[in-house]
Amino acid sequence: MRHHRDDVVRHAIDVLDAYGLADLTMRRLAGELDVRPSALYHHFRDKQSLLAAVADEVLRRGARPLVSTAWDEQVVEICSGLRDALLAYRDGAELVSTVIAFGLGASRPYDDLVAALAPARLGADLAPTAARTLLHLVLGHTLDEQTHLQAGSAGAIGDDPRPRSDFAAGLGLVVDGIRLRASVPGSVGLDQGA
Amino acid sequence: MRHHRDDVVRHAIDVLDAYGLADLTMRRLAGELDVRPSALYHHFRDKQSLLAAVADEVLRRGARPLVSTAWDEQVVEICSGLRDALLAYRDGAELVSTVIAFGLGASRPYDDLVAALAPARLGADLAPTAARTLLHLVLGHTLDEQTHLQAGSAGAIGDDPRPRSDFAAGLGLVVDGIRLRASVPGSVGLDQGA
DNA sequence: ACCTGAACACCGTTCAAGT
DNA sequence: ACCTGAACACCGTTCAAGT
Repeated sequence: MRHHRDDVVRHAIDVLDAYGLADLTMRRLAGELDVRPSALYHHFRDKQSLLAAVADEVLRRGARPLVSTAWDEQVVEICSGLRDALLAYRDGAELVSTVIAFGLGASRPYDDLVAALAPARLGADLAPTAARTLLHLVLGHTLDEQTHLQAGSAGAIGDDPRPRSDFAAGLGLVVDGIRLRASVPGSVGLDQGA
Repeated sequence: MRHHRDDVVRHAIDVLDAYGLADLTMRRLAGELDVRPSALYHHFRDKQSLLAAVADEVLRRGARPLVSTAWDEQVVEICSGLRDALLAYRDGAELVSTVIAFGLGASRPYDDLVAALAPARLGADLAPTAARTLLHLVLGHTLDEQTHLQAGSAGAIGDDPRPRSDFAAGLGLVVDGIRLRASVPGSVGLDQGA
C-alpha cells in the first residue's frame, strides 16, 4: 500500500488523537500505515519535521475567518480560535508548543497576531513583543487547561480543573495592557473581566 | 560508591547543564554516578519524579529574597528572578515548563506570585488567573529566548535572537493590565515600556 | 517514487537477589 | 539502605537493495 505525504500526516493526527503525543512514535505510525518505520523517512527527514507538519495541519483544520474589524476584537478572535484549534485534538497544545519552541513551522498564529496588531500602531519594536506575549499566554494557558482536563479523565494528577472563564480573563489582562500602548485604542473601552 | 538522593539530583543538574535535557537519561546519569540504571529507582519512583526534584533544585538555587515592598515591583522581581533562575542552566526553561505542565512540583513561583498579588486586592477569582498569566508569560518567553540563544551557539535554527528588552516589555504589558484591575494601584504610574 | 530488511545505538522500567 | 544482573518492551535513524 503506497502513501503520499498527506496520508502520513492524516494518520499521524489520528494516532495523536487516539493515543496521545507520547505514543505518536515513528514505529507506531508506520504500523498504523501498514509499512516499515524506515518508509516514513521517504516522506520526512526526521520526526521533528513530521511533527511540524502535523502541527500545521491541526492549525489549518482549526482556522476560521475573522469577523471583527477592530484590532482588539481581532486579537481576541485569533487567540480564542487558536485555543479552540489546540483543544480540538488530544495533546494539541503540547504538540504545537513543542513545534514552536523548536522553531519549525506553526508560525501562522504569530503572523496573524502581528497583522492584527498593525492598526494599533504600537511602534515597530512593541508589536512583535505583544504578539509573542499573547502567543505565550494562549499556549501556556491551553497546555495547562488541556493537561488538567485530561488528568480529570485519566485520574493521574488530581488538581482542580481550570475555571471556564480563566482564559478570557487572562487574555483580557494582556489586551488591556496592549491597549494602553496603542495609538489607536480599538473598538471598546477597558474590558473589566469576564 | 553509595549515594544519597541529593547526590543524584546534583549530578543530574551537572548532566543537564553539560549535555542538555534530551541527554539527561536515566542510563547516562547512572553512568555518571558509576552505578547501574536500576539503582536510580531506589531514590526515585520514575524519571518524572527525578525531573521534578531537579527542577525544584534549579529554582531553589536561583531563589533571591525580595527587596521591594510595593506589590507591582515584587511581581516584576519574582518574574525576573524566575527568568534568571531558568537561564542559569542549559534547558532550564524547558525542564521547569515540562515539570509544571505535568503537575508535579515547581509550584514555588506560582505561590510566590499569588502571595505578592494579595495586597493588590484583585478579587479571589482574578488573583490566581493573574498569577498563571504571569507564569505562562515568563515560561514561554524564557523558553523562547533560551532556545534561540542556544540555537545561536549550535547553529541549528537560525532565527534572530530576541532583543534584550523584550522580556521587560512583555512583562510590563501584563503588569499594566493587572494594575487596571487592582484596588490598590501599586507604587508607580503606568510603566510605559522598556 | 515508495518501500523492505536488517542493523545500530540507544531508551525507561521491573525485579529477584546480593551486601 | 543501596546496589547488581538480567531481562522486557520499546525508541529514532540509516542505508543498501528492491519494484
